[in-house]
Amino acid sequence: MAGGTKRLPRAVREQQMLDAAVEVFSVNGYHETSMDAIAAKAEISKPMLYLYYGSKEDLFGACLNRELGRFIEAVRADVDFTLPPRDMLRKTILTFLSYIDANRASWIVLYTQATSSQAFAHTVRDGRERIIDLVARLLSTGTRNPEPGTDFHMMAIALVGAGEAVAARVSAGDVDVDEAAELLINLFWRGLKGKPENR
Amino acid sequence: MAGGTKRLPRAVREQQMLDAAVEVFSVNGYHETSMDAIAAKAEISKPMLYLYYGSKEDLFGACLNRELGRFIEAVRADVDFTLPPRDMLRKTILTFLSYIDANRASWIVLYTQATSSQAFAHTVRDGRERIIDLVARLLSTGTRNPEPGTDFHMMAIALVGAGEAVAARVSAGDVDVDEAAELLINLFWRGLKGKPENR
Amino acid sequence: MAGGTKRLPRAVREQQMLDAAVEVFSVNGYHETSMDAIAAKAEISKPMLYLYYGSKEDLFGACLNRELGRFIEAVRADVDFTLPPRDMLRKTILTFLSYIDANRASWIVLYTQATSSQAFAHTVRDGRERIIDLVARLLSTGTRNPEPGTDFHMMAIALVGAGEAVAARVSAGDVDVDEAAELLINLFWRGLKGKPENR
Amino acid sequence: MAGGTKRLPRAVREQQMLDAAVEVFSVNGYHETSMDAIAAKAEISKPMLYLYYGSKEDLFGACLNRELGRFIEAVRADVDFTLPPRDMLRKTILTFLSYIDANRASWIVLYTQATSSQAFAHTVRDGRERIIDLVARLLSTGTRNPEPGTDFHMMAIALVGAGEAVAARVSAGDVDVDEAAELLINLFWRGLKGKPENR
DNA sequence: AATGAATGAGATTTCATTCAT
DNA sequence: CATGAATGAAATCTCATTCAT
Repeated sequence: MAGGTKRLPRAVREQQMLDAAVEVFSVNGYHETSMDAIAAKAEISKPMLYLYYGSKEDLFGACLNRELGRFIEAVRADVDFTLPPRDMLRKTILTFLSYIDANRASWIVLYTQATSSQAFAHTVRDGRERIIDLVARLLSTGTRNPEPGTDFHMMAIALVGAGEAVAARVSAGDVDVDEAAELLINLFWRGLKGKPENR
Repeated sequence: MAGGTKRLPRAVREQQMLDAAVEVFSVNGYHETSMDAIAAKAEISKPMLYLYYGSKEDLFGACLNRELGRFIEAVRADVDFTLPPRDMLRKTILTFLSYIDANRASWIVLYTQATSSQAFAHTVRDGRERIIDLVARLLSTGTRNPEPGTDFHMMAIALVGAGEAVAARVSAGDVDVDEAAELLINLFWRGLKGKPENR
Repeated sequence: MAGGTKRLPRAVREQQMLDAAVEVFSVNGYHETSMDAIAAKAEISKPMLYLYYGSKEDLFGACLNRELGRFIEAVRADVDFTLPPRDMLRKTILTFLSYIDANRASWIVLYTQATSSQAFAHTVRDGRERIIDLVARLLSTGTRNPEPGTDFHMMAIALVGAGEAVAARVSAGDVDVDEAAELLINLFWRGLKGKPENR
Repeated sequence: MAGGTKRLPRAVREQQMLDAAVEVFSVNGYHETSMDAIAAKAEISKPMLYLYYGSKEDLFGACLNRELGRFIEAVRADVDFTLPPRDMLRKTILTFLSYIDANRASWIVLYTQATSSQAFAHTVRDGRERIIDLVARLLSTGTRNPEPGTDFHMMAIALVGAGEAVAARVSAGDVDVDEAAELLINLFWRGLKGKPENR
């Protein structure tokens, strides 16, 4: 009735559906979102969702993949390996948090919601693990005078946890991006400097 | 016939039910757990669950509260405010992680699962906020030469995030408690030392 | 509203449901029968069907089993192995057709409908195969002067096919039981007498 | 793009579709076959099916009719009314079973599937009835010394049932055509000889 | 105090069928 | 002539929740 009942090429509809799905999933969570609600939001009929994505789980997976892809692309495009370490760290963290800030509804909430279903918990865990490994490698190569027994992997777990927590606040609009970035940068930078000399 | 049809005093029944509920919720998550499953695990009938707890949501809330209470009690009982700062920090973190380690199934998993339902997201957020405030106060009083604009609250967000991440690994049995504690202690301790000398 | 909303013991409800299911399945066929229709016929709610029988397929299977069991019981109870062969044959066929006649809606129609779903085709085939084997054995022991190459199994296939066809007419109320029985008896009896001498 | 988008004359398309439909229907049954599956098998689009046949039911009807027509044509073409009775019987039965054997996927299987839907039960019943009438007439004219009360119609029901049962085995590839034919011929021939001398 | 019996309401999913191009 | 795009309607199944004993 209210416009929008046109025939659209497949690729367009696909994005339209994912847009709606990401929005609704991110507001209500995986389990508390019905396919009806997504279809309504996308202004299409439910069978379309199934025709294009097969199942609710697959649809959620497609959301996850698209958002993850965009996120990675955004961060990767901005990382400049020619910068000196501290500047590179600063730039990466700023890009990371800015992306979150500019795409509040999508990424972090999906990231959070994905834990809701047993079916996706492992996807999130795997993704997080890859990031942790990356950070661990960066710490291990970047630390100038590491203590002999330093566990870079565990340090990476902690730092990534800190990053996620700050990012969650950014996505909630609770904190200022620049200030948050500054703090994370410091925390990571300290992580790069072995055991503290104190006591 | 098959055991379990005894008349038990209210308090005992309540714990029996909560034990079962915590176990099942923590394994399957909030949405993927049915009241039937809980009743079966507790070896009682479903109406009992409703009689005692009113609804699934309330039951989950009761789980959350009990586990949270136990956790807080355990940590608080062990905190010794007479110790010098670094020792107090060490003792608290060790107690915290040891509790998690000894109660893997319950707390962290419930804590994680609670995010699954809109109905509990706020409970978890509130709890976390209180911890963050506490940590922020500790930072603010413990830091010797704070930079003028230091945002202790944000630092607390990051540190608590790191703590949660490490705790999650402990609860998964992935990491050694003592090593994890050592790392967290260092990270927090560094957080206590204002802004690092740049570059 | 119209009475009948009582609490019934499990065993009673089970039969009530099966009665309704057999009736509706036999009229509409497996695929064209909805669980709603069965629930309505049984004057209970749909979840009861699932609670008691798990799935539509299982419910149909339960119908099949009950009807098959009753049928076999009825026939077996009436077979008298002390009678001379021809009398035993007569009595068995009469019992068989009388049972069909007295239980028109149930057995034959289920027997027919069961072929409708891939899931049950094999059940029916297996049942039929057992009957064919039985008849083949009877032929093989009962035939006085068998031709050397006589294929009793194939003869059994044909005779059982004839029996089914006649039974279908009985269940449709198209033919008289006694006359049908007389004819089948003759046909089977001839089957017992090796190759015809003619030509 | 992927083949099959040619413009074909109506008659060719029709056969192409029916070929596909017969194949899929006979494998999966009426209800468990989707129009999508048929369109895919025929390598055409679904609207074509509807353009040519109007509905799933009509399409199945068309399958049934084509296969029935071919079957009747094949048998009729081979019946030779100038032969003596026994030879004619032999030839007809051989033709019948050979046709089934050579067209396993099609006729008998559809014939069986047709029972699945209320919409076709009557078609099958009518077809069977015509065959039964034919056989009954043959029996009535071919029997040399009929008993006074002989019910040729019922005898025909039984014999056709036997024929169908044997044919089903032939179409399943379970039995040898010649042997099956020999047995059916004997059975029918006996049917042509009035009541057997009792005892 | 305790439970077996029962259900309202809603979720996911499928499919025959039809527009619009 | 031919089809990709789209949907109305319904089917199976689940689950939190309550009633009657």
